[in-house]
Amino acid sequence: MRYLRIGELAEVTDTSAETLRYYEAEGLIPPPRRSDSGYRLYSAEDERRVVFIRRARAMGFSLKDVADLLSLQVDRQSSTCGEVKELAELKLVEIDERISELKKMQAALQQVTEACVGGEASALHCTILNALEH
Amino acid sequence: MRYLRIGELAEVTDTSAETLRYYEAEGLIPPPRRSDSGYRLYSAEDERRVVFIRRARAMGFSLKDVADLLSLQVDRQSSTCGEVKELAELKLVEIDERISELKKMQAALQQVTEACVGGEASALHCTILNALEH
DNA sequence: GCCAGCTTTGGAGTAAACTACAGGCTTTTC
DNA sequence: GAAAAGCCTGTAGTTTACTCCAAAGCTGGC
Repeated sequence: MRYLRIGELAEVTDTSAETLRYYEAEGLIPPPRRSDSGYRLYSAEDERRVVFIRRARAMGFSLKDVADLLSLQVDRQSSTCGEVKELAELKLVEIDERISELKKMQAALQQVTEACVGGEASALHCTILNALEH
Repeated sequence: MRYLRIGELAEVTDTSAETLRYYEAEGLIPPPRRSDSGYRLYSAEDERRVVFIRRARAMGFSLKDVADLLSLQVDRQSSTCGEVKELAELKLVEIDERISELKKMQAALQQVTEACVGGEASALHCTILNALEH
């Protein structure tokens, strides 16, 4: 099994070493194992976690949201199944809403770009706000 | 035509008066007309703008992104059509990416909630990270 | 006319999420 | 084996997007 040092993980996940240490301090990634000299050594699992965090962040989820999502786990021992499910369903609703908002925005943007090629016939004054109302 | 005072606009757009003044200071909404005594009076157009800003913010777009989107306008006088189109298409790509990321996350979350009802047959240990890789 | 509850400006304070040192080890490269 | 590059901890600074006063002027109801 290959382990990455902090700089390597930073590169593959397009973050910085400082940010990775920050995520660790905030409890978003578990403390990784260390080399004899104290260097952090990250596993592939750690990498997946960081990739997930970056993606979710890029979509505008807060680190708190991300922590919630990452903490969702169902296993046989878990007696908190209902709880987990409830949170997951809550987040699902949120995601649904986001997708539909994004689709509206997509349609509006498409209308704006189409107005661009419409030439003479195009809207006199087309903005994203106008395009948004159908 | 009905004009809203700052507190009224704050209420209908679920923001605060301070935030509205902040948006004005940052150039996200144009300076509204004023009453004789200097109170801000907002039009329906202003309201639409604020609603748009709040929606975009809730989806994780920065105020800078929002400003970019709001500045997209095509009209007959505009000689910058190509420019506008380019920016709009750039944002469209970004939105496409977001939608597909959200769909992946949605699928993963659904898998987590399904593991919940799966009983004995359910995954021994199901997390969103595991669910994400198919 | 008075009082509660707006609104004004200007400026300071805050929370989240990084980001950038400083001073000191470790590892790699030449 | 010495310089360069990478990593360590700890702390301080920055950016974004608000949020909260203070002091003073306006508005609406009784």
